[in-house]
Amino acid sequence: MKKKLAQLLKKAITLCFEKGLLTECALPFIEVELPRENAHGDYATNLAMMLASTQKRNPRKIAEHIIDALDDAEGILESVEIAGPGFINFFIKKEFWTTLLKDVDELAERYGASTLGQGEKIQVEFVSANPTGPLHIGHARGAVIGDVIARILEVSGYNVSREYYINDAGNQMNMLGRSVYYRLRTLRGETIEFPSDCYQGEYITDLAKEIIHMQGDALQEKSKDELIPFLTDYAAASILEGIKEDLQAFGIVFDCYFSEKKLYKDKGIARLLENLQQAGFIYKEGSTLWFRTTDFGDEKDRVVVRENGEPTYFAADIGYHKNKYERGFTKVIDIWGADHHGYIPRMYAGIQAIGKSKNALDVVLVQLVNLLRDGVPVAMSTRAGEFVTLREVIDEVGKDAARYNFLMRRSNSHLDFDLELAKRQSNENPVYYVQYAHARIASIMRMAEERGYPVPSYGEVDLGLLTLEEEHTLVKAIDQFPELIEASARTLEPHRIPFYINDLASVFHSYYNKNRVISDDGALTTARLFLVKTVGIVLKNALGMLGVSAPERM
RNA sequence: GCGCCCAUGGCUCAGCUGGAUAGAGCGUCGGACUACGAAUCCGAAGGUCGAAGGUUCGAAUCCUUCUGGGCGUACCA
Repeated sequence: MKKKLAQLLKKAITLCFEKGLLTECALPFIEVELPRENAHGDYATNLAMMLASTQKRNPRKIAEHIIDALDDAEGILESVEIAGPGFINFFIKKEFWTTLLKDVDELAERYGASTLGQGEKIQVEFVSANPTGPLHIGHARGAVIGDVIARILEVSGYNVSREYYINDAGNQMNMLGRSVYYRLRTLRGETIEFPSDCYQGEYITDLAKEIIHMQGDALQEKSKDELIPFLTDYAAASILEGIKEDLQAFGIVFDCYFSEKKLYKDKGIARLLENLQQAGFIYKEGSTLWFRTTDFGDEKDRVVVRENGEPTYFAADIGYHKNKYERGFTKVIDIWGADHHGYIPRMYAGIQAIGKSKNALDVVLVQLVNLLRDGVPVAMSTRAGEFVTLREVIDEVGKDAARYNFLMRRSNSHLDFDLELAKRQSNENPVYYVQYAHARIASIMRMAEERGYPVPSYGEVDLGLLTLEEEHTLVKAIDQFPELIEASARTLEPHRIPFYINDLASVFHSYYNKNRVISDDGALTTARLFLVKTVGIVLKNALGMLGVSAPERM
């Protein structure tokens, strides 16, 4: 609806230009908004005020010209008013509203989808945790946000690929192998001190036991240097397997797991650095190579090859992003923990040096999570093996509640995650509020069917019978859904969806409590059943986009 | 020191590229189940939007300074 009105306004202004009523100028972004007050109409625009400065005229006068030029061919407008300093308020004809429900019914599970992305090939990279231990709660938020951004982009017509970058080439992998090695020895009863820089977690012990069970005495014969590479690979593969399982239980499936090691094959990184050096982005200082990231606005230059001749993580990351673009992605979205924000200018420098424009990359920062249990902070440390794993959270609070909790806040703001609160199946836990609305609708449909009212379709009902104010509010809310998804896709802000669903559920619950859907009046019952059905469709689609289930009963 | 992020009722947060009287949820207080699910609904109290300046018809939103908190500032990843 907003779009329709924006179109009408655009045409009207063009007409005013042609007639010379307004001085021609660049069109501002036409913003149509929902006024807080009903008295201000169904929709409103500040267009006339936006134009006032360039036109150097009274905004109310401009508004008059615009309104005169409006060509409401479809006949959707009941009236249009000028208010306050120059707002244009639109009142939509009551009959027109309910015709909007036709789309909902016909598109059904596709309602909310769009072709905004036009099939653009786009990649969302997220989680990308080192396979040195199981995923923990700290990874969970970024995981859900990345997944939902991918889902939103998918329904918005993008060709989306979800990717997990495995940092399996750094020295923390060697640390992993050493950790298992020393654990093996302590398990054999050797009285050695377990190194404090190794991973202390119980999962290391489990891995060591597993290896002893498999290999038995064969282990004894191998030297430390032989053993560690084997242990490293074994542990990494096994941990990664566990990570995949946990993610799947959390509703997340990746299209691609990309190994950092692969980048080094065929001297890929070496050649990249050579090219960059020829292009003048790299200079030498002793035996280290520096990338001139300051040319692109970074605060200092960055090392790409260390004094010992090994490339840095940053060097590999440039190669990795180059690889992404070579695979045909025209846009890449990286979901990073907020503690990596200092890395952003460097990354942008990197992609520009390989010839990409800045808008080929979006970085979404996800703030860290404060984990609480009944209001008391829970301390975590990966190295010490003290953390709440993702698996534990899924088992304890459930996939739906966990996901919903992570999605309710702007990713850029800090989030308190209270395990006890998330677990509570009560009105303190918002996810049940919306799921309950969906279950309630399903229940109404079952009851109606029992009483001889099959689920109606658009053509079978007289929507003119829906005359209540609350019904009008419901239809309006339903109509907002596609715009909302588009906005979320444009801004990469999933949190808007939970807020929307909550509002819709609230309007529905309120309507339900005040009015009976199923009554003795057959025509009215059918009309209301239809309305409620469309609410159910939107709830289900919206929850689906969050990866949260929409239960028929609960 | 420098850089990024955050600051909105008792608590947790929205506020849609500046718009009309700042909104939810939780908590508190008071009400509603012999008809479709009370995990629901209705009502009330509660805010000088961290502070001070500035920009303009108009600021929670933009600019400057300050205060408080988080993070970063590696030849780690």
